[in-house]
Amino acid sequence: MPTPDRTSLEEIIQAGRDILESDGLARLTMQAVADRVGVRAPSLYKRVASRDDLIGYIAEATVHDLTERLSAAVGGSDARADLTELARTFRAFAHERPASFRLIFAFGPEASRPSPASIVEASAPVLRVTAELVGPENALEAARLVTAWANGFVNMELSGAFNLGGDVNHAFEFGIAHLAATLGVPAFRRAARRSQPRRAARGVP
Amino acid sequence: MPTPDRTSLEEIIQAGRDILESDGLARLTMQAVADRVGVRAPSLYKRVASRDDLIGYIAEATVHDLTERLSAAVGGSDARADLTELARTFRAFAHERPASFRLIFAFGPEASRPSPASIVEASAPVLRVTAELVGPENALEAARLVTAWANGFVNMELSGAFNLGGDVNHAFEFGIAHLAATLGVPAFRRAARRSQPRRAARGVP
DNA sequence: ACCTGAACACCGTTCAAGT
DNA sequence: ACCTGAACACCGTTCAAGT
Repeated sequence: MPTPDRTSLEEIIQAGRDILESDGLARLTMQAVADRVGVRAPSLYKRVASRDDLIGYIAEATVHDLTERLSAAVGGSDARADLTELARTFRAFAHERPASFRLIFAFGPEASRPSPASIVEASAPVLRVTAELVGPENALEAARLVTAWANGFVNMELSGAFNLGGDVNHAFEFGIAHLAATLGVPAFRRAARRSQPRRAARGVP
Repeated sequence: MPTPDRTSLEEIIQAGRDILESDGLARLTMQAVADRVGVRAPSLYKRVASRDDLIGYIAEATVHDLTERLSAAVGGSDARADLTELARTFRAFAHERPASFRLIFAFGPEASRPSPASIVEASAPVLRVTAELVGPENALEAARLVTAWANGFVNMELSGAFNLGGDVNHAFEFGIAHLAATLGVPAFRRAARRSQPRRAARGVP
């Protein structure tokens, strides 16, 4: 005699996302999720294989949201402006949902990670823009340069690693301006062609 | 009547570092550490305040080692070569001790994080080099650009986020070459001065 | 002054028994 | 077919009792 469903996978994932953002990953316990959806903890195992599996679902959903935001951010006629907008959108997303964002590039066990396929999807917009900037033969390398920088910047920002003062927003704009400017110019040739004298160091601020 | 010490803080930290690298953070339990140093788990609390505190010591020791490596990597006469060497040294360190490396920029609880002072120390070498390249007024922003990129690159690499194929080593060299080339040239002016026609996109590889 | 066994609260997870 | 109480193994941590 079947009993009617008292919850669903979607509801469990949403409860997990809410708890994650409000209380942090450590407080995302099966008990807390069960309380929120109104069942006992063991019942969750009818819909997720494990806590790591649930975290994997949350990571996957987060990557999906990020992909939507990034896709909506591009499409202008200026590839450099698009790249800048992609970076700002990426950062804004991380600021809005820091705990979820961390999950995307977190290490944890295999089951807790987003699928490679979803990561591929998320990188499509930046690949399109870098292909425009540097041509398809270097699009992947350029996308990795920009993505690594954006990811590292936001990660350091969120973990409080930028503690030398200075304006972090300004540092972000400095970064994206330089990246947008340098892409499309072969690095080695330009470095060789440079004629400006190097400025002398006057100490570290 | 005092009993002779059966272990020490140094031994506990070293045991923690060994377990972390060989078995991962999840297996770094107080029990595992206690077994390795030859005491019972409760005895560890005479020397560390908590597991997070122990992780904090490990993170601190790792930052210290990284600082030594980075400091030894610079000092040539060419600032661009120094910057490249710093990035490669940073990446090599992360590859050698990935689990410890992650700890440096990990999020976790306050007690488990390395001290701000140690992070400041670790960034001294890159600040020295960027000051040479862009002058002291932009040294901090330039250091943040390079550090964010290097950190993000290695993080994505270690977490398996680079799954679109391509040569990851080549992408790293592409990145550092572009960063070394662009620093020292005001981004906005150069972008405005550019005369090269933009290449057309021919699809995403 | 350090070390230990015992205990506590809290996890993730399993499973037989209910409906 | 889903849900539950009870139980298990395993955590971090505390503390009174030993030496």
